[in-house]
Amino acid sequence: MQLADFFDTNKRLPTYSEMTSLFSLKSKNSIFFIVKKFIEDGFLAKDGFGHLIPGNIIFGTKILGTVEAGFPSPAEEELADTITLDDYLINKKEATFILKVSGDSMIEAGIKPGDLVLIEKGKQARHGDIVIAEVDNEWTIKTFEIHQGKIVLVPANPKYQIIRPEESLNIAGVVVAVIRKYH
Amino acid sequence: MQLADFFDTNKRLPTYSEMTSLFSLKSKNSIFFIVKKFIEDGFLAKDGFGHLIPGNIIFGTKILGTVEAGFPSPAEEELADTITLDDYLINKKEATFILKVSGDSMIEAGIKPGDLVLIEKGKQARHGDIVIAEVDNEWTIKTFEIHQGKIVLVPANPKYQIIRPEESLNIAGVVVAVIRKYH
DNA sequence: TTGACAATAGAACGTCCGTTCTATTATTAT
DNA sequence: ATAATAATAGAACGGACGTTCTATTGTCAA
Repeated sequence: MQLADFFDTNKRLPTYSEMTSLFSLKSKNSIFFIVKKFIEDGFLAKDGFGHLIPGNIIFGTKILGTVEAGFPSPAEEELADTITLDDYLINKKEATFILKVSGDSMIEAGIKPGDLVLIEKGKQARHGDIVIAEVDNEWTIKTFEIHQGKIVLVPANPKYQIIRPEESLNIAGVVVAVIRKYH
Repeated sequence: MQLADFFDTNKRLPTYSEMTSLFSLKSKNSIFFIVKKFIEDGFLAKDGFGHLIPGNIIFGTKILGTVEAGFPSPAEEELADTITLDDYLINKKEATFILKVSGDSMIEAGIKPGDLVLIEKGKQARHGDIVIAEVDNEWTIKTFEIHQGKIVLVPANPKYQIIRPEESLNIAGVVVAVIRKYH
């Protein structure tokens, strides 16, 4: 759609004048009604002070149903919700960063070498969380567990050993999401 | 940062007047210089027609190094690149949608039940791609392979059998990314 | 205390934005 | 063909926006 394309490339919404080109019209008044329509349809919205902002449909990606449990037909697509991946995955933007996994120590947790992990700094690690931890001056990704009151770092791969940190244990952050991109 | 926060909540950049509140200043002129500074620092930018647009730092999430191969220190963080997940993962926004995986047929490919998969419709499937396919009126996620000129759908789980479609094979799309969110 | 310099405030201004009003052109029904 | 209605164009307008200019305040050195 024209507006989504413009927003993707320009990182802002077009002005009414610019929309005349986008929609091949010659009057801003025509745009006025088109914008009205788009607001009704959820493509656009107005914030508290009358400024035009993109609706969710402009930003987001469709979420459909569940595979292997009946699949949404094209007709049902209309009902689909939309989200942005960033909004969905990131809670505290300032404290979040991305790391590429290089080892296979978490392979059985479905984290493969080359995968990206989203880390949230400063988050309190709880039993079962996957964390980035510093042990002996090396950073590793492991499952954070507490056995009899003691912290242990458990790899998800029988090839590797459970780490029982004696003293200095530095948790860089908690893994809040895993992302794998193909190609 | 103030601008990122404003953009996150309002989905647009603040006006100069609004920035006076954001930065606790009383003159738009002061903002003028602050904006100048932000443009130099990459937080903001101006497009071809002088409109203020957010720089990558406002949108994006930091990409740091590789875990288990030396870990970026806080000092190095400055060098980090930033991206938005949407831009990174989605090529053709119009043709992309998200599906939740419910079975464990791709478990050995690191795709677990509950994971989200990003599907690109209409993309040509190639040998080795993971695809969403319709077989016998059911949709499944499988690896797309070609053996001796014939298409076969291979699960990544020994519990399941290889599917050799006789006639109607409908490929809904190719999996371009996998996303797993914790909690 | 005074002077120099930077930072902030305040006022002024031209431009463009979104809106409204009126005029023109298409479209459809009768 | 004519009238009625909808869609688009065009002109006009108030307001807000980003910018610039000038005034004031704060900070530091001598």
